[in-house]
Amino acid sequence: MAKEGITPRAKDYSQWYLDIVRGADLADYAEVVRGCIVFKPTGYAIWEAIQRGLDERIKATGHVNAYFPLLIPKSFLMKEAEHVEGFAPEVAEVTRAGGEELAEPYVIRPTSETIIGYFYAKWVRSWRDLPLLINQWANVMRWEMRTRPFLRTTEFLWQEGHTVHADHDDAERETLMILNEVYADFVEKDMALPVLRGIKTEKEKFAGALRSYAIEAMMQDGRALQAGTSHNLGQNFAKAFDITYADKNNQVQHAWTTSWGVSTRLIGATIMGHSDDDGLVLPPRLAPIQVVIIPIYKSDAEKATVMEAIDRITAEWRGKLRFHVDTRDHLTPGFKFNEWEIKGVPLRMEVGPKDVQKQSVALAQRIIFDGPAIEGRKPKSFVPQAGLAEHVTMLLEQIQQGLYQRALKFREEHTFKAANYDELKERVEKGFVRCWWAGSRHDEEQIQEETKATIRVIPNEQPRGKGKCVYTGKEAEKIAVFARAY
RNA sequence: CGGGGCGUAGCGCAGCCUGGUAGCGCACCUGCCUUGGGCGCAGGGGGUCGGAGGUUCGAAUCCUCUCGCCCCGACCA
Repeated sequence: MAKEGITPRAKDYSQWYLDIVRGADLADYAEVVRGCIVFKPTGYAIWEAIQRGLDERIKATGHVNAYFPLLIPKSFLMKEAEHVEGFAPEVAEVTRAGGEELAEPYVIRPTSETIIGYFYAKWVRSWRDLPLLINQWANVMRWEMRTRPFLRTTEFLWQEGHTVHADHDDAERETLMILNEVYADFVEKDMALPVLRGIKTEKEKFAGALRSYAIEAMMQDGRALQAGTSHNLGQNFAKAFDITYADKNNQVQHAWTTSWGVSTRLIGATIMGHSDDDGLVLPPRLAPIQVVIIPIYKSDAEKATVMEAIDRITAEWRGKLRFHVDTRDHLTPGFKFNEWEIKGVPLRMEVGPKDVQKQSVALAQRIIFDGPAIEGRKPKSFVPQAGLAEHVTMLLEQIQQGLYQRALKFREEHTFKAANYDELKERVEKGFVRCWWAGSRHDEEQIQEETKATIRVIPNEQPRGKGKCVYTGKEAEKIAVFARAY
């Protein structure tokens, strides 16, 4: 039974998603600016948690943060042929400033390879300057046709890493390291969503890249969502922007660059990946509030003793757990239970007069994994106040793991094999389809036309041997994963 | 950008066909009452009916234009 105001997932997945976003108060439509949203405090807090988890990993792998201008001279965009073609249709331009027409328009960055390339050309002189490993946290703008909160907005927030290397292998190493040790590690551990790691086909790769890699997560309707990409840009941008260095033999060489990014789309992935008909479900590691505490009382005297107990219990929580005490007096406990469930707080603690007396508290999980809720309600457990911080920490970790396992199971149950095109067409409606692939870019376009599905990745992990291509029937060496994508 | 739907109070909607001084539920405010699963009762506040123009004595309602949102496609982090 869905919560009031939330369309059931099974009935209308899109509307369900929008209901979750609205119900949990994550965002507001910025109706005065096309395709933009306001990240409301709870939605932004999720982004901050994502930033923390990623920034930590980005720095742990040797990168530093910097910041480059929002505006890019339009001519910069034109320097890399494929890049222009890929991004020109969706850039916004600034043509007037200071009350005058500009001699050369600026574009609002849709991504920063070009302007960063310009500066890297000035900074890189010698092999001793390499690798250059910089990340930036920024906003970008892309005039997309159709937008939806977090998943695709005109302006969005992201991080974009831009690195320079001496040779192909070092750039390739960086690209794969970011995909595995930064992105996949973060999404699987902190967001609790399993991902497929692999390489993109020619059709799907980044405009201007030599090769693109990606991690792909499955949403609860069986569609794929690209959770992060990492590009080996080869020497394309180095040549366009003249990023050169003197090697050990004093020979001038073009450098090799990479770029990689994840965006506020990850907020959407988290929502879509875990939530249910009762509202938002957040993995504890990303939840702005991990434990909400509801005091229960009938009189001022009771309130005083209950609040005193809460203060005593939470005194040792500071710095360890993110918690919130809901002291609103005009709302009943039942109302608060429902509200915090819609908002996705992983754990609720109730403290009432009986608990004070028994030195206990009542705990209720937002989501349980071992059986159905009792009469639509989450079962509560009564636990002693002694050692509560450890118990709560353990429960949160259990929930984190439980969410990952549940998502993994869902993905496995919605991943199919296809030996021929008919099977592919039928099964890709329901989830991921793994099949042998030896087709061309044109074949892939044809399949997209007919099925709306694309190759999300050629997974890194491949079975031994060869097979028959699902489309052309030719001998194939690789398995591809097809899916409809967000 | 193509197809479809919709803009009326913070939210969800009725009213429009057949023009006549704008309504319902929830939320909000005040008081009393209540508080371990969406309390109750009473009183109250809140609207240039998305915007502009037109028809008319009179427009939420009819006509034209326009802006925006949602859904489905094509494009994408």
